[in-house]
Amino acid sequence: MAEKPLRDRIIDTALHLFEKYGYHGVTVDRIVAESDTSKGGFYHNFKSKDELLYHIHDVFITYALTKAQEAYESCSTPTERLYAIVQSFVKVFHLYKPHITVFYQESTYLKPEYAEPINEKREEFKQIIFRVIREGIEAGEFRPELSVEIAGMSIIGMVNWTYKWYNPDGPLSIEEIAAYFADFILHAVLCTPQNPTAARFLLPPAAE
Amino acid sequence: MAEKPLRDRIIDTALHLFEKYGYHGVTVDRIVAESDTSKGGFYHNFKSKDELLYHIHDVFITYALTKAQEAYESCSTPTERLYAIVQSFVKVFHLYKPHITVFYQESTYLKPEYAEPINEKREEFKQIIFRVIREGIEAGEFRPELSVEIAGMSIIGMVNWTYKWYNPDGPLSIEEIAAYFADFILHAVLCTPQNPTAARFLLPPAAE
DNA sequence: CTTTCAAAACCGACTAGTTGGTCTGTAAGC
DNA sequence: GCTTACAGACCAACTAGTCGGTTTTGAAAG
Repeated sequence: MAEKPLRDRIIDTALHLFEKYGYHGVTVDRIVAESDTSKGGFYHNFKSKDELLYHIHDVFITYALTKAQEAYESCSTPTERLYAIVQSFVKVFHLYKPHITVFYQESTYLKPEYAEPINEKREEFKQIIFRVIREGIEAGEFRPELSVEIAGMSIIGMVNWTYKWYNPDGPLSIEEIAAYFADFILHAVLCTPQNPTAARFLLPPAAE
Repeated sequence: MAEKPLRDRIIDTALHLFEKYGYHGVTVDRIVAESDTSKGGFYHNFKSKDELLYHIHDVFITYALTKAQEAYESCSTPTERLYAIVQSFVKVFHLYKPHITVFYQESTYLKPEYAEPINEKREEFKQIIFRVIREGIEAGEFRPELSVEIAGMSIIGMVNWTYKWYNPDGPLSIEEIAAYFADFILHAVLCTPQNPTAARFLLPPAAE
């Protein structure tokens, strides 16, 4: 072990410690000790503890944003797009759960100069969701009485909250969760969930 | 001004400082300075900074739990119960937004002896939601293909996430948000949202 | 109504421990 | 020989909590 570059070992160790104990619950000395490196090595690779926190934020939000854009572009109708975005969004948890936990728990502690670029990407991500909902309503696929903002934040909230309870080693696989979420959301927004072209995104009706 | 009991002034000040800057972003000295009290007064009223954090947690979760129980008991059908619980749950934000923010941001920093009673109440709250969904499925009002846990966590997630974006001084009132959430959730879980007895809980269909 | 007096409430200078960050030095690569 | 990567002792700043002392309170005694 301990063959990876020192920088990556630090990030890895810090990530899991932050996830478990919170940013302020972990000292630089501890990160250094558990990643089997040194104070010197740490500050050679990072300007400060804050920069490390920023890096963790950036890796996640950049990935999530890219995936959402890809999902948007890879489909052509609002229903398909919403389905694809929810799918990719949920599945990010499989790879990035520790990042996401740190992201949503510790972002208040980002120094302003670090918070700015992160917030921009965050806003872009949100706008993609809002856009899909808006286009879905305009296209007549989604219920016109929906509020774009509230429906959008509902979706973002229910998916993001997953980081509080999802356990990668638990009985529910990320694919199952994604399928249930998609079903839940589509039933909430579609005009006609019984629509046969949307049916492939829904759960099969349970037999009585 | 400054007529309220010192203890309340400390809690009030701390609450808003914690909400804005996080538990670790606020020192006891600052709480004391901004509440116009003293170190001595602080430690006369609280055993420690941790105890103050616990107190904030407890006030909120106790209230939320009580409200959920009342909502459950005040109705007799699963649909009505779910509606009532969502309504009361969302409306808690009106009074307790700072508490809720602190609750969900800082609970990792609760010392074990404080975390335990909080987690018990939290679990109880969750079980009320799960129970309503389970009973709704059994009664044939909710779609049988739902997963009780995932649907439950979806609801809890979307409502809780509100603390990240709800602004009491913004254009959306808490009543509007509650109505949209209830509509979203009921469409997601009901077998037949068009059911006339459920219709009074939904948004009126928008004219084309 | 006044005095007494002890307990509770409150004050703020001080402390002990902790923590992010620095600095000097060393070894390896080019 | 010179830059880059890393090591680890050291430091300055900060912060939760303490402790001796002062004020307020309220009830009982005079």
